[in-house]
Amino acid sequence: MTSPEGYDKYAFEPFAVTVDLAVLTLRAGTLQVLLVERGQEPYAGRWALPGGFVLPDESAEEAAWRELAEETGVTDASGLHLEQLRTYSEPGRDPRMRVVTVAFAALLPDPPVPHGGGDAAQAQWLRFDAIGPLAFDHDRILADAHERVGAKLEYTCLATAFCPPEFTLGELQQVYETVWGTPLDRPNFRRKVLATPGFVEQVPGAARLTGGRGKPAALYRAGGATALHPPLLRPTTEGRPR
Amino acid sequence: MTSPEGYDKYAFEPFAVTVDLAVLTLRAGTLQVLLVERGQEPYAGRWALPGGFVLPDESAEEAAWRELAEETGVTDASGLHLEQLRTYSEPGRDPRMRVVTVAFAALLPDPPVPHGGGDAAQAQWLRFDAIGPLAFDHDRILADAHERVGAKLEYTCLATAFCPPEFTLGELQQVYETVWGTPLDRPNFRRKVLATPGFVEQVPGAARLTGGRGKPAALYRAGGATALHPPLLRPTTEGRPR
DNA sequence: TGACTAATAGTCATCCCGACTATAAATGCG
DNA sequence: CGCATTTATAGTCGGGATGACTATTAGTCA
Repeated sequence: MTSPEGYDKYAFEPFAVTVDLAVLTLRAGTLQVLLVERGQEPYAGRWALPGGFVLPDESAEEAAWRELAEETGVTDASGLHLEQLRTYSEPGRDPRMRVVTVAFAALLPDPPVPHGGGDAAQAQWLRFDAIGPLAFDHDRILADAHERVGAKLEYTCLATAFCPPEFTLGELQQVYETVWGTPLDRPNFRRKVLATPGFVEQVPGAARLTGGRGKPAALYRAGGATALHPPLLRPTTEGRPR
Repeated sequence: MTSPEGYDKYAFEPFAVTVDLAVLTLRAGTLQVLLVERGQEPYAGRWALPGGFVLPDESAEEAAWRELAEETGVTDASGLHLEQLRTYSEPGRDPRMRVVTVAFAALLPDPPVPHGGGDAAQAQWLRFDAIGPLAFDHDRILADAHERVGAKLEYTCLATAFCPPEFTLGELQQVYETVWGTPLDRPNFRRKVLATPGFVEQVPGAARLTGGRGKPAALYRAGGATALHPPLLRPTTEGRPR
């Protein structure tokens, strides 16, 4: 055992600790990811998740918020959802040195700040389904983030984190359909959402919105609930793995 | 931004990286946790989760398996469940130095190896509900582990990880009741478990087991399924937080 | 004005689940 | 020996959630 009991300061190998962010949003009906292009080896020219070192006086969570702000330009942490995913620590994941990374998943509503707050490599939004191999083990991190978000849509009210402050039920449904990659029945979705107390609440001013064709939809905002009981399960793919 | 782009080896602060284990089991109908008593400051005399440094050539997962083996004496990783919980990185969590810990939750079937494989501080099983304040932030880690395990019982077949290779449905139900702290209706539990394909399969040899009174129960072993559809939800505590 | 589109309302059968009652098979005490 | 006790297993019943549909309303666009 490498005991943490009475360790002296040099009984261990120091590691570099970083955070990596899987920032997801919905744009034009597609799931998109914030990526930066690497300028140097290794993986020069490849896309990578934004991230950076954890500073000596901050936690991984603080580092993640800081990176998110720097990368997207968002300043109000208000509505945003940022959640720790897991930690990746395989010895060979960065060929240069031993780097342990704490990965986070972040969700933004549609028109997020144009990205690039004035930093090194410009961050860009890329379609989730058209992403080549990423640098390092970022493919796996991104896949884990997608799986996690998809799962949390089932039993939490997380979907509203993808929506602007006021949204229609159609937009909310699009979140589910896009993340899960499955069409949902509209009346049933509506019934389910409205039957869950605290999921959404209607904007009182009889407000409505219509960008295109069709009957104008009522506007809703996120309610106070965070959990979903009973859950809103994905269309059963029969023995879906976990 | 603290860019990982072209970092040189000393552009960052090195951290110590450890693993901490929340090892849970069911003994005598109670949830128990494997703890070690600290012999030195800080928190001398307090109980703490077992753990240790991640070695230079291993991942956090490998370190966790190694520690688990050292602490409990288990050698066959076969049926065991070990799962990464999350990473705790608050700057002040260890007063001596900057330590980032990757926490794991482990589940063992009832009579786990007597603990103490021949190591420093003897590890001991303590009742989950009779645990005073632990060292460091281990109270929080343990609470997170408990919450995670409770949640995963709902939508995975994880419960069998607490059971020996062959078990009765009554024992399986005890797992749920003990972890959740709620009594369940026996016929309904039975119906639900048996209706889920791949959750359990009956041991063919008409085997039976009876330690005490009552009608002997049929024996089952874990099936191949890992997910539970639809889930087996906890008795609704109305707006249970997440 | 008349397609077309999207939102909303409502129906209906099925399945799941909580609450219960009933029966079977063992132990152990008087 | 017989009966109370204990635990496992079987089955019933009603309500609620859900999937699959149909119908109606309220807009836009040509």
